[in-house]
Order: sequence, then C-alpha cells, then structure tokens
Amino acid sequence: MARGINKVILVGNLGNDPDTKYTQGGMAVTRISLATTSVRKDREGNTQERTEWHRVVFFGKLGEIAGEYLRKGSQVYVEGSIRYDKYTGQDGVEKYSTDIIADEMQMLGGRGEGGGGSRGEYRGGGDRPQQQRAPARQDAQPRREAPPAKSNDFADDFADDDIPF
Amino acid sequence: MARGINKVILVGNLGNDPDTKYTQGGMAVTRISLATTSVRKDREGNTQERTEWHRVVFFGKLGEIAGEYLRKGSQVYVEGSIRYDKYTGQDGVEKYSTDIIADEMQMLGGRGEGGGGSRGEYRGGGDRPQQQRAPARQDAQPRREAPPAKSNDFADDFADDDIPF
Amino acid sequence: MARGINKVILVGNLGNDPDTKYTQGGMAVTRISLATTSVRKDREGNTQERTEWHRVVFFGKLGEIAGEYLRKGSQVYVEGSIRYDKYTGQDGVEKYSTDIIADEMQMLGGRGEGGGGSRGEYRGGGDRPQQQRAPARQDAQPRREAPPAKSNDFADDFADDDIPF
Amino acid sequence: MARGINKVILVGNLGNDPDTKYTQGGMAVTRISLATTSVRKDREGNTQERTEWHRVVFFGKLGEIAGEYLRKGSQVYVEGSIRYDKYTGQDGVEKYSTDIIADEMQMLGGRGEGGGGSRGEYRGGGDRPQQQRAPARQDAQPRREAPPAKSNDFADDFADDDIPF
DNA sequence: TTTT
DNA sequence: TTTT
Repeated sequence: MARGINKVILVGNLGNDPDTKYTQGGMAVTRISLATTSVRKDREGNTQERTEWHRVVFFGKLGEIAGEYLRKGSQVYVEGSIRYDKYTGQDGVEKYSTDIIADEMQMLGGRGEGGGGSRGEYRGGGDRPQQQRAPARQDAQPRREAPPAKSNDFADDFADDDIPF
Repeated sequence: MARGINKVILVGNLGNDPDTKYTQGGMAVTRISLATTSVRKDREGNTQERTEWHRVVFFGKLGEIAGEYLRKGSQVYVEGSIRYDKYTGQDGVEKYSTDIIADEMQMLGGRGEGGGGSRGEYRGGGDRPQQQRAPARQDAQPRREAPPAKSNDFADDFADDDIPF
Repeated sequence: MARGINKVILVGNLGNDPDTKYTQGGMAVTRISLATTSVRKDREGNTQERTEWHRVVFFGKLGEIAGEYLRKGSQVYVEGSIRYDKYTGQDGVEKYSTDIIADEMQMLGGRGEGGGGSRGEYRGGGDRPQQQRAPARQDAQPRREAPPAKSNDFADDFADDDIPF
Repeated sequence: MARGINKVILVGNLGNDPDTKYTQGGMAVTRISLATTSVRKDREGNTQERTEWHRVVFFGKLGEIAGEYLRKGSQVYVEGSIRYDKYTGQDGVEKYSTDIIADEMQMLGGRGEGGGGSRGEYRGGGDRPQQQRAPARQDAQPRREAPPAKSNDFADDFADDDIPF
C-alpha cells in the first residue's frame, strides 16, 4: 500500500539548455539543471544568498516538451517528487544521486536564450510519444456548458462521464 | 493555453461521513467536509483558534474510494484545486460556492468512527470505475530491478518503455 | 492544538492593479484578483478552458510590497491558505466569501502594465512597516562561509546561533 | 534578490527515533529519517513499490519539538526545502548529501513506539529556545471576535495591528 | 478582470 | 551553470 507523500515544487531558472536522450523504446528522457536562490539577512544586515541546483528529469511526452521549449535561462515551474539513487561508479566507489522526477511543468514569463514564444502547461504520464495515448485526464469529457444547478442532489450536476476541471 | 497553477494541499479531519452520489453515467461523486484548524498566539499569550471547513469533492474512482473508506473523524491528506462557482438559488438569488476538487487522496493514521483498517493512496483521473481503464501512470512499466548504471549516456539507464516511480 | 494543513499554491496573472488600504493601526491590506486557467481536452479533441479568479489578500509588509510592485497583468507566485468567511450584507442577507491569505509571494517573469523592474521574494508576518521589526527568519545568523564539515557529530556543523538557509 | 521557489512537502513515517544534538550556542539540531512509499502497477498488474528515505533536519525550537515528540514509526507531515551539500569525507573523497530543511512540522494520527499523546503544529524560525523570542506570526494580534463587516472599505475590517489567521 |  |  502506498504510504506517504513525496512532493516537490520548484520555480527556478535553467543553468543550461536541456539534455534530451531517448531510450531504446523511444521514450524521451530530458534532464535540466534548475537554480533556486534564497536570501536571508543576518543580524548585521548583510544579505546572505544561497543557490541550490536541482537535477530535474522529465520522462516521455513531458520530456519531449521540456526538451523542445526550455532553454538556458528559462524560468519554469516544476512539480514532482524526490528520488534518491545509489550506484557504483566506474571507479568502483558507491555514489549517491538525488533527482527530481517531474510530473508537471509550466513555463513562466522568463525567456532564456533563443526562447520560443510557445508556452504551456503539461502533465506527464511517461507516455511514449509514438503511442500518443492520451493520459487519463485528457480522455475526460468537458464540463458541460450550463452552470451547475446546485440542487441538493448534487450528483445531478454532472452529465454522463462528466469530468470537472 | 494553460496559464497558471491552482493547487491546494489539505490535511484535516472529516466532520461527517462522506456523501456519495452517482451521475446518470454511473460516475461516483463524493463530497466531504474537511476541517483544518490553525492556532496563533496573541501578545497576551492567549491562544486563538480558527477552523476552516473545506468542501472537498472526489470524482470517479477516487470518489468511490473516498466514499468507501473515509468516515466522520478520519484524518486525510487531500491534494487538488480550488473551483469557484456562481449559481442562482431556488430563491432566484445569485450565490457563490467554493469547492476543492480533489485529484489525490491519502488516508492518514487517524481513524474515525467505524474506520476501516485499509489505507491507501490514490490519484484520480475521473475515470468511471466500470471502464476500469488504468490511468496513464498505472500503465507504466515497472522500474527495472537493477540499480541505474549511471553512465554518461543516461538515457541508457532506462529500459524500453521504462517509467520511473 | 493545531490540527491540519491548509495550504494553497497559485501561479497566475493579475486581472487588475492591486488595491491597497490601511487599517487604523497603519497595517497595509492589499487585495488582488488572480487568474489561473486550466485546459482539458475532451474526447472529440476540443479544448476546454476554465479560469478561476482567486481573491488574494496580503497583509502588513507583504501587503505593501504587493501594492507597490504588482500590476495588472503581472505574473506572480503566491503561497497561502484558504479562509472562508460568512457575513451579513447591507441587504441583511447572509453571504459567503473565500479568500486566499498570502504568506509568501514572488514576482515572476511576466510584466504587467507599468511593471517596475524590481522583483523579489518576500515572506509575510503581518509586520507593520513602521515597526520594521524583522521577522524571525531575518534575525537569523548567516550560514557560515566554510562548507559543512559533515562529521558524525553533525551539530558541530553549525556555529552559535547558526541558522541554515 | 531571491529567485525561485524550493518547496518540499512530505508525509511519511520515521525509520528510527530522532537524533538531537546541540550547537555550542545551544541550538537544537534534530535529524530524522523519513520514509515515503509509492506504488505503481505495471501492465501485467504487478504491484511495484519503491521507498525513498528522506534525511530531514529541524533546527531551533522545531528541533526540540521534533526530538521530544517524534518516535520511530511516527507519521508526520513536513514542509521545507531541499539543500544539497558537497563536502570532503575523512577519506579525502568528495561526497554529496541531500537534506530536507524543515520549516513546518505536524504530527499525524500514527503513533510510533512510545509515541506521546501530544500533537501539534509548529513553524520553525530557527529560534534558540533560550531566547524564546516570539516569531513574527506569534506577535500578531488575535483576529477580532466580531465577524468581518465586509464593507467596501475592506481595510476597516481589521483592527489596529490586526493580523489574520 | 489576467495571460497565451 | 541560471536569474535579478
């Protein structure tokens, strides 16, 4: 049984252009390096800055979009979860890495080098682009145009297969 | 184009048993009333408490699960978005309502009246249970057992159709 | 005792210039109307859009900053909590309102009309500007320059009064 | 200037009792190991589980409370930010660590070994307990008892120094 | 009422 | 390595 919530929300800027690769199965895997900077003031009034560089990974359709639209300097909202990995390096030494596995992304106002005008929000399900299988939330029926009647019998407010926003 | 993030995270207790209804299409729509209480101390050291009662709505499979497992008093984690509605009441007066549309739910340690032992985490996509169509994230291939080899060519770390956790 | 989490995270654009007023005590109270738009695709492939207009309220120092730097069209990140109020209108009718009480704000890349170049992140504590009393987190000592030594005795990593980022 | 949002939200169970140490200045530094488990189903219907172990650090007053009330097995809500550190180990090798710096904590229904009945929510500001200096939000005046009158002149809704919940 |  |  699932136990626990592991959620990360980041807003930051890319330190470099995204790096996209493909698995043998054709799934896009895009990695970015995302900076978030925080500021604190000490008692003397000096400003203390610290920047974290997050390794964010996008899979599937989300990986394609990230690879296509993000650029060095782009400002982006990312939602995902933390994944810790342990592996043995080429040198035989055990190493650790931490990645943010993105499952939602949205480009913000910031424009990086060569930034394309197109922006959008996307939710990833790791779908292979070839399959083009719509994620569950896209199969959904539109919310009916008429405003909800708000009767006591609230289930009537929704039409067949109706999925709310 | 999608513009914006509208995200709500709640941890609270149900004020009553859930109320589940079904649309003509057979989709479950479950509503709960969820309390979150915050505390502040004023300068005199007096404790000030305030409780917000959130109207949370679960659709589809998530609605069925919420209706089955949650009970008055249950402690639950809910993630979703805010939806504001305006409608005309029976009395012809314009009214407003605010609902939290849940898209993730997880039962916590608290047990309400008659609380069942079963707990779990679920992500909703508004799927009708009858369809039993797996949400995108459930179609995913398991992460391969072998630890990621972490070569420079990181896309090789993932097998065909491999979807990470 | 506090029970529950009531957290809202919004990224959206202002529909109008902020509205700032002051209490008799001199505390700034700034309100904005923030739009978040979501998109879904129905089975026919039609795009369905829905915009929520959030009433966001900033108090104290945060209210001053919001009033000074935000403008119609500005894109902003807001973190806060939901507050539901019930009151009796001039007409003697009971009414309900829902507000997002902001406790963190950050301007994003978007620039509204007359948008000033200055941007920043701020955490509110409701401080009156006159008092200029530093919030707890600003009284903090800076993290020491030397990188953490990471001994087993991890508390040694932090100097007197040391507060991490 | 601060640029970016770095936010983590976790709900999980402690793998061990907390470890509390004190700096020379008397500040508590408490570390816990927090498990979050996620579940996915592959196409064959097999359940795939993966557990992440988060290293969470609490400072100051929050560190004291975490050390006193949390126990192995306790279920807890944690909010904070990710901090990546790089340091040179005893063996002269460069190492990396990732910590979640908590700034909010709330005990949930779960009770670990020897779990005390007391529960509560706390926000940390890294204050030394000795100082007992109230965090900004605790200096706040209580919300006045009378319901907000909701006039057009909304700033009048708040009394002198009034800070909302 | 914003934005793309 | 970003950004302001």
